[in-house]
Amino acid sequence: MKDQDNKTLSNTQRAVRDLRQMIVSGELAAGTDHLESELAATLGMSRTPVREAALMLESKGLLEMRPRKGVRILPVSSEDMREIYDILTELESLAAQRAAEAGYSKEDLAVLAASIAQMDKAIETEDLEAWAKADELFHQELVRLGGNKRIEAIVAMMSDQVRRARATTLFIRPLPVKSNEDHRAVFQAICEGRPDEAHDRHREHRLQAKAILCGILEKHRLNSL
Amino acid sequence: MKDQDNKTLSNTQRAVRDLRQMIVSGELAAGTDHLESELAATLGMSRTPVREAALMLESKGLLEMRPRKGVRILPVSSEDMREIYDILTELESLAAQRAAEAGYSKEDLAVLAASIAQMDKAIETEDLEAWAKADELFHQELVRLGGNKRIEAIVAMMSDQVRRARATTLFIRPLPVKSNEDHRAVFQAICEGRPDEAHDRHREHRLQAKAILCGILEKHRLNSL
DNA sequence: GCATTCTTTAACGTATACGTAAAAAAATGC
DNA sequence: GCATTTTTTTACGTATACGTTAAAGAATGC
Repeated sequence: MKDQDNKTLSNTQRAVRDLRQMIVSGELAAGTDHLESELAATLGMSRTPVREAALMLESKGLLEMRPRKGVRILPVSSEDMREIYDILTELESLAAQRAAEAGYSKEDLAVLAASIAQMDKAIETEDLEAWAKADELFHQELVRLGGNKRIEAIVAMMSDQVRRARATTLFIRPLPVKSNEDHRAVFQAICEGRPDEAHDRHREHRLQAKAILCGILEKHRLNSL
Repeated sequence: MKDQDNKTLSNTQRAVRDLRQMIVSGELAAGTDHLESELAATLGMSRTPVREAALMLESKGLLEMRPRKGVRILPVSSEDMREIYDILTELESLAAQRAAEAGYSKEDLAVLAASIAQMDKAIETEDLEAWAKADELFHQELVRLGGNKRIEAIVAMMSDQVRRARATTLFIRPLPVKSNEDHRAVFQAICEGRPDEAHDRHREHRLQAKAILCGILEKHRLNSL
């Protein structure tokens, strides 16, 4: 079913998609090395498209190509986490502001509203996977509504880099009930066209997330996720 | 002389360096298409390293690979300019703030001071090339002092994307005498450890640059540089 | 003369081959 | 037994070959 569009995807594109998935899911563990020929065998193709894919994923900060050492899956330290959350804070807050300036209709904001509803439900049922998914959707959609394609791309890239670490901390941290209050406030501000409010609320939201996540990483000495 | 370090660079790396240079300098004009085989012939190597380099430059937003159409050098519209300056505004302002928080010594800030001196001189002699170079140095060094490697990389990427457009507007706009006052104010704030001041002054600086540049582009109908 | 189908061309995607150089293993000397 | 040199291995960087297929051009039918 999902193999259908494989027909139109080149091997290089499949390799990018599959390797990215294997990295963010942890199937290729952080810090591990993998020969190009191994990956090629795993993916059932020759080295050429694997190399091309690896170069692209290197540009996206997911791995590093080291001659004769193989492809290294980049681990994420708490310092990396700080860098990334600082960037997410600034760019997402701007997106929130711009979304509020855009004068979107209720229908335009349907996905954002849905992500909030999904998170409510996830918290009620204490389903952490669902919570993470709803959280991801909210942030992604918020950035999309911001209308800056490059911010979208950068935020997606940064999100990929921290996805593994976030997944880990998810089961350590307390149930994040506060998050959805923040989302709701940002949503309201966007609905009512209050850019500064949207900006500042989202900014606070991200600053808190940074503090919590980096706190957990440092407390548990998780310095290479 | 500059060929010495070629010895240690792979063809792929040379291709990245040379193609990037040819793009930002305008030698490969915006909007033009180039076959992989042509580029390979130009650079004196086979298609393989050229393809690898093109994929990396595609990730950096400098070109687009379109099957059978060749590699397309991406033009920059005034809308692109807005997107990019919005990102630069946020990330550089944060860098300025962090630099002010870091408590750097006079020596640490020598390069930043030098860039201001260079710009003074450039304005005095009305040397626009030198002005642009000093401007670039100030912003690059500021971001470096901010201490966030990812912001450094993103800002470098965005700067590359607008370099051609900036070079063009440089000869249309009035001599930017105000810029260095801003730089000096940011520098002072960093010296004296006033993060908010550094942040806000730099933010204003970038917002004005955005308005001026986008204004020129739209006024002159320059929508594809 | 125009639309349509067929043929031809050529650019790309990718497999493969191979030289090079780094790392590992083996051999040598002390 | 350890350090040093030599040999072997092997992973990579890159040239090359080739099938596929999209686009351009030619031929056909109306």
